[in-house]
Amino acid sequence: MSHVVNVAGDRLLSFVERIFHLDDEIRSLNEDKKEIMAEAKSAGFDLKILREVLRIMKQDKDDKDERESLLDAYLSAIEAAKKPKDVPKAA
Amino acid sequence: MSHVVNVAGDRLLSFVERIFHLDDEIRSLNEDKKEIMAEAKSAGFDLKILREVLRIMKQDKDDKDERESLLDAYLSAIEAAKKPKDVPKAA
Amino acid sequence: MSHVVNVAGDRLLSFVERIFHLDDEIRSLNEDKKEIMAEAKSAGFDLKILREVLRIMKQDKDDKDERESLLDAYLSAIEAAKKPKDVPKAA
Amino acid sequence: MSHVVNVAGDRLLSFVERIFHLDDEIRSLNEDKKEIMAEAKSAGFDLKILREVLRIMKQDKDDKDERESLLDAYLSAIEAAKKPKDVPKAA
DNA sequence: AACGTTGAAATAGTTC
DNA sequence: GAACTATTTCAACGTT
Repeated sequence: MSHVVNVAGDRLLSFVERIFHLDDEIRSLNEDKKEIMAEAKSAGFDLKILREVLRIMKQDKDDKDERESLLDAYLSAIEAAKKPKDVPKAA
Repeated sequence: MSHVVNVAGDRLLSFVERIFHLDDEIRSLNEDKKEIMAEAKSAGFDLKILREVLRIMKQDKDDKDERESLLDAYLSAIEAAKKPKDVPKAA
Repeated sequence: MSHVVNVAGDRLLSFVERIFHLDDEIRSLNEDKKEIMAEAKSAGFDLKILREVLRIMKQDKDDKDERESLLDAYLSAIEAAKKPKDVPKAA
Repeated sequence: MSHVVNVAGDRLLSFVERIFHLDDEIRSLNEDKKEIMAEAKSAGFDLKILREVLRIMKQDKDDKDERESLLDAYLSAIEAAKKPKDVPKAA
């Protein structure tokens, strides 16, 4: 077995182990999240609404202005398209 | 209200309505499925087993489809190999 | 092979075939949805926002009042909890 | 503003903040993963293969865990069967 | 740098 | 209401 392969194997093992370790931590944190959600549920909160609250607050954090204005634009355009009554017949 | 927004709104509304319509149809079909399952249950069949049967038959069907597409690929490759007309005679 | 088994097999086959047929239709409709989304994308719409629009419009359809008021209540409660400055020291 | 709402708001805010904090940690860990993958890539490893290796090793690990939990269940059942002490002698 | 593709994660729905 | 399944969503990656 050549040194080259061995060294490569060592590095590979190192990468794999570091990834596995990180995955373990992530999995653990996700379990914590689940526990918190369960706690909120047993405290009487509606999980579906809570998830929506989290989504809204996250979006606000991320890029409130751009996102909200785009969303508003889409919704407004739809509303406008729904009510084409006011368009004059000719200019 | 600008024409540009309005036109975009029209297309957007059209997309949204088409999606909604499809969703309605899908929902209706899913209700039909539920009815059939209920009917099967009241006919004495075990739903868990029935679902398993459906799953296996679907799996078989998917496998068959995959095999066939692979077969097609092979056959096409063979056909292509049979007609190397466009190869220039010399460099 | 007894008649009983045979008759049961016939009914079972009938159930399975009806389910499969419905699944085919559902699959086809879902493909139509994907096509529409692709069309919307190539028309320049942001799919992520479009999905959000669809979600909002669907929720509005479903149970606008109850849902929105609950969501508002949650968001208001959070805001209130964030700003406990105005609470007088004693009653 | 009622106390009831306020108290609920406090709990809700607490849930939300804890979730956000966990999400931050998860995001950070995922960035670490990306860095490691990039490092592996620049060390000459094929990321596609590396991902496959990770997937297989995870699969093996999960299978092993499952086998062990099943084994534990069997052993526990055997232990339980060995100690039927609490059975009352007579009715 | 936009695109589709893939794989993983979240969410919704259904059953018991 | 708890668990399981199926669907939907999201992020990463290579590709053009």
